[in-house]
Amino acid sequence: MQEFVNLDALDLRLLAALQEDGRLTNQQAGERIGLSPSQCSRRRLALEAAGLIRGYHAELAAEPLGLKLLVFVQVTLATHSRDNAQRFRELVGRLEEVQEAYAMTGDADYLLKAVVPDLKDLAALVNDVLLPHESVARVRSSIVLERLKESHRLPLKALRRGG
Amino acid sequence: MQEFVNLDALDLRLLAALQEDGRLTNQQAGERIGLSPSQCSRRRLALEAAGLIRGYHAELAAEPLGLKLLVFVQVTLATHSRDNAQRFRELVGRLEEVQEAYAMTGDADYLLKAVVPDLKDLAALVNDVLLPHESVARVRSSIVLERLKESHRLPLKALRRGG
DNA sequence: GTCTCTTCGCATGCTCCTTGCGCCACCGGT
DNA sequence: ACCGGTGGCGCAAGGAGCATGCGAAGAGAC
Repeated sequence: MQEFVNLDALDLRLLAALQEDGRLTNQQAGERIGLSPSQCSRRRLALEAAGLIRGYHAELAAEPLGLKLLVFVQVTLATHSRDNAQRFRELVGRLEEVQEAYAMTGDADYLLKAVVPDLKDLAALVNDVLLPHESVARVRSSIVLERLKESHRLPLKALRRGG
Repeated sequence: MQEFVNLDALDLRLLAALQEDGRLTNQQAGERIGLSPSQCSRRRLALEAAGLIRGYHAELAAEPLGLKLLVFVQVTLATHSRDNAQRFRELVGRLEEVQEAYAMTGDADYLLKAVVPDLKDLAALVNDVLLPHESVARVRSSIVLERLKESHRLPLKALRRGG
């Protein structure tokens, strides 16, 4: 794993191609960015070794799987002691419904993004898990009505060279 | 593409394995869930054809790429006319920094999740792009201080059979 | 000009994917 | 109890893809 990465245009295009389609063949990726399959393989291995590619994942369809609700939950801690923060951290780590959890600026301390089958499960999550937890003081949940855009792609075009 | 999907335990385990590692070999996946590579391949193709797997993506590392800021932006529209909503939809669709955009319950109309290199770019996004846009009335952004959890895996264990 | 370092494409041995095939376990009807 | 149908399974083989050794070509230092 090299310490300082310097990416050229080909690397960026390869990263873009792979975050678009993670199962691209070196051959296909090579055609797309203008490189031979072998060189494509080498560059991809280098990008993985450099830690720029953190993994490959299948993106599943939530709706047909019966996970119909996407919810953002703002959480305020009871106290801001180190212990409390640690307990809360462990809690969200354990909860499978919580896809993402961030410490934020603004009103609430934390923002959670959770996926649940329906309102009943949301109620259970909030009332039976989050609120009773010793570390939590207040909870405010907002339900997603419509998904306008949902991509996990990083804006690579915004990068100045040598990022 | 079959209309009604009925998943058994093997399908669910395969989905779980693939959202964990999207580049799993049919052989590797088979070992993990207890199935032969050929059957694994068949089930995977079926899941893809059924639309339960929406794609495979490389997960890139934002930080070393110079994308140091993750931001949530709450947006309130000027008017709630259909035209305005459509204009806003086109705007967020165009913006590469905006990874996700949702219409929400709660105070604000929309919640955006955006990735930018630094505060300068955030200011540019808010002040030069969002706020001047005709459809937008108010904008409130919250910066992510720390990422406690960041996985895009759906909670498959929460599913009742036959989802 | 020459030397060196890097990056490239080609060739190749090895792994992996997919699909045809036959087998078996289960099920409903008689 | 029997039996034909159905669906899911593993095996095998042909074709595709991956990674790496190798030589060639270009950039930069002096």
